[in-house]
Amino acid sequence: MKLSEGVEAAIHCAAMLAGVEGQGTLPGAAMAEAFGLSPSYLLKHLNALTAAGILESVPGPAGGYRLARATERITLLDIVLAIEGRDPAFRCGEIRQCGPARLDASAYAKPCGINVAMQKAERAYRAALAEARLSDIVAKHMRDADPRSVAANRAFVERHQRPQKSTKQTER
Amino acid sequence: MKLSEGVEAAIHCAAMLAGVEGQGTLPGAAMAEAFGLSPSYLLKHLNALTAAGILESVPGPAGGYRLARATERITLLDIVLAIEGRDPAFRCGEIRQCGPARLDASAYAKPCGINVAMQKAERAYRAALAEARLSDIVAKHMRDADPRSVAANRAFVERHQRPQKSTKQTER
DNA sequence: GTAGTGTTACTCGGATAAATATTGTCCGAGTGACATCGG
DNA sequence: CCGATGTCACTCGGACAATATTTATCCGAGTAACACTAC
Repeated sequence: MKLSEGVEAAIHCAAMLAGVEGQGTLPGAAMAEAFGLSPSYLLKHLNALTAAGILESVPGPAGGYRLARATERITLLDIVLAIEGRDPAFRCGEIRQCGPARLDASAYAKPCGINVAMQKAERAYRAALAEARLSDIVAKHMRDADPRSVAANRAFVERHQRPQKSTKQTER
Repeated sequence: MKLSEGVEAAIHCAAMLAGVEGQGTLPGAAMAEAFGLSPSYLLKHLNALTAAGILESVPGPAGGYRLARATERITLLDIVLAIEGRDPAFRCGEIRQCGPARLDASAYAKPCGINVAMQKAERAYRAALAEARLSDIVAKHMRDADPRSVAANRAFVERHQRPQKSTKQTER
């Protein structure tokens, strides 16, 4: 019962990508620098998010990553499952029928009650994560976090984001 | 996000120990055989349960393990935490302040919103596990599982349990 | 001045090692039961 | 026949390897921007 270290990085990156405007992108190296992480390793996780359809990657100069859909449609569950895998944390190995006195298979037709209870708990866990939308995370950060921190994050994104060629920068 | 394999074994062992009468004990080797596991490795997990105060161990011949308290007072959460450790699955490394532009510590007084959301989900998970009492698991098994399986389990316990010297066997 | 073209620098992507946690195994310390011996 | 005692077998407990997973790193493929040249 231990989540990968990359989950934290992935969520922070997604939150940071929520700050880029329009179709602009943010290089993975910039995000790695922002969080003091190894660039090559962060790319691995960002790649997993891309494979899961949460991010889009743009190669070449002025390339980077962007969110694949609106922040309201991205939940923490999506990110966690993309990094940790979709398999349940508790996998029933059916050890109840691994003993020497194995009964007929029909005796194990009913599901293992322990597995049922564990699955129920995991459903509660996933449901709570599914209710946490990325838009909520970002909004809460804007509202509650220290203004200095918010300003610093915004400045960092402004400094490193690469506007896409078909998009024009609206401000400045 | 992957639970240890031993969690399943630990819960099954606890459920099996719920079937012993009075102060009787069940050797770890017997349980390992019942589930087709390595005896030495299962002992490791049973030891963790003992350290957590869920089981009691009796050394010497006619020794073994027994539940340390009533089945109504043992939850799946107790067992999972004993095996997996009490630390939360998601540990916030505070990477938000690991970047090169570290602000003053006062700017990070408010807790990380991502950490809050993850902790909330984990509380839901643990709450669901805390509601699953061992007595419920056993009762459900007695009621719903195939009668052949129930009988086989009961017979196995009867065959391997060691009555404590101060306790007299009530049936037979 | 403008269009075409070659180079270049920057990006992501996957294949490749090191570190860590988990899983599995072994041998030793301790204890109560059992058999034996003496009364 | 009964009790004390020594031996023994059985138990758990912790220390010691093997394996799997996670973490970290490196190098290569691809692409769009940029500079240069020709018209």
